[in-house]
Amino acid sequence: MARPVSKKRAIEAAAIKLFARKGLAATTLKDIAREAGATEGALYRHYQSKDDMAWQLFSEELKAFAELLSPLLESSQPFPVRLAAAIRFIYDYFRGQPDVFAFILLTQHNFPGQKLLDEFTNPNDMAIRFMRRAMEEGAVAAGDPVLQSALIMGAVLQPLVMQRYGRLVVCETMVEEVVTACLRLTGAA
Amino acid sequence: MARPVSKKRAIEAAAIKLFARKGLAATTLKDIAREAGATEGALYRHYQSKDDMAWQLFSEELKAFAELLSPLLESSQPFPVRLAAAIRFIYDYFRGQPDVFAFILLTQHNFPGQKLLDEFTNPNDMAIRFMRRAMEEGAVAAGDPVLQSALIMGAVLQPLVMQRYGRLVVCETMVEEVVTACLRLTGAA
DNA sequence: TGTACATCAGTGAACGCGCGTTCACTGATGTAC
DNA sequence: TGTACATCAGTGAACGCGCGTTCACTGATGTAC
Repeated sequence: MARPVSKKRAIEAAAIKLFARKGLAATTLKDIAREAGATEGALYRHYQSKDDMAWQLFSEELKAFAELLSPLLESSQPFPVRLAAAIRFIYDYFRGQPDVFAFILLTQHNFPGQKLLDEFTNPNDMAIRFMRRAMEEGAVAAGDPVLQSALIMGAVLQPLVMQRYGRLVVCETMVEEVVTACLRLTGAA
Repeated sequence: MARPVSKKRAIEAAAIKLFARKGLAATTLKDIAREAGATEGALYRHYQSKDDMAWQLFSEELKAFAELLSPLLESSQPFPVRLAAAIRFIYDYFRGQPDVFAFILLTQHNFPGQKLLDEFTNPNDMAIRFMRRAMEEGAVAAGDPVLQSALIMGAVLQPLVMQRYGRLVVCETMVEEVVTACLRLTGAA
């Protein structure tokens, strides 16, 4: 009964959806198999273990996201334009693929320290480089780029967390509110 | 071999520490018992189940925190003073009891929706009321208080998350940087 | 073209381990008289 | 004061369930000749 389309895709989509909604630990292989219309054994044709699958999906999805975001952060536009473009992109990404984004956002700290992302995929590193350059260019006041990037990341991501938990619905005008608030936060507005 | 001090305290301290560092699901009763110098059965003299214990500890700790924070948010001082006092208090609390704070911060979304906090303990509700009042007083520009509170909470808490994961060390001058950044963010500075 | 074989995604039953939980028992402390 | 009893935190061995994982098997597809 081999399907025309591989079940690998179905398993991956099911895993991301369930990981995003229930968390890694609370999602069982039985859940994933049922959601994907496959059996638990099928998973082991493609991954070595549940943890291996989770980590591979996480790093692939994060890499895909980072590769789209980083040109915006590193463009030759002025800092406020870069920041606004990045925020709008992040919010679009979230709205287009809410489960993928929530999976990345909510499971980022559930992997052991051993598993490491390189500095071009790790969102923290990207944000730190972004703020460091802004300081070098004089676009924002000199300070600790690590702290500044944390402040910005927190402000940008928290509304998405709130939306995920049903306390907020982010619309277009809200995205612009976030942009102006973040510009004010950096002192660049 | 009954100890002079009850093992309940030891179990609670061990549970909070391990929940904060490894997460709820990854912490086993065996871990907690070993850390507390007790047996797994002892836990059931005080709590109905592991989940019951986790929820009770969470709501107690959060309530204790909220009862100290809310007078600062609701004081009669001007908005910038209230905000600064609240941020300084939060950072002091974090530095004084890092495990307790991390436990609250990191496990807040790991409980099923059934378990609900009242609006005076839930940090989101507290922040929303705080921003709504600031708008009513004209201290910050009118807008969506839910979005504004999310922006502030994200900016305030993200540096603590970063510190928790070893990417940042928050010192006194940094706290003041956070205060000024948050004041700028709201447009009140 | 047909035949023989290799490959591999997928099945489904079975397995064993680790987990949360239970329970009969212990021993210290408090209380009534 | 001492004695008998109730209470209860804590013990530690045992239990059963659910989980991740394994494995012999199936059947479809591709390939060599």
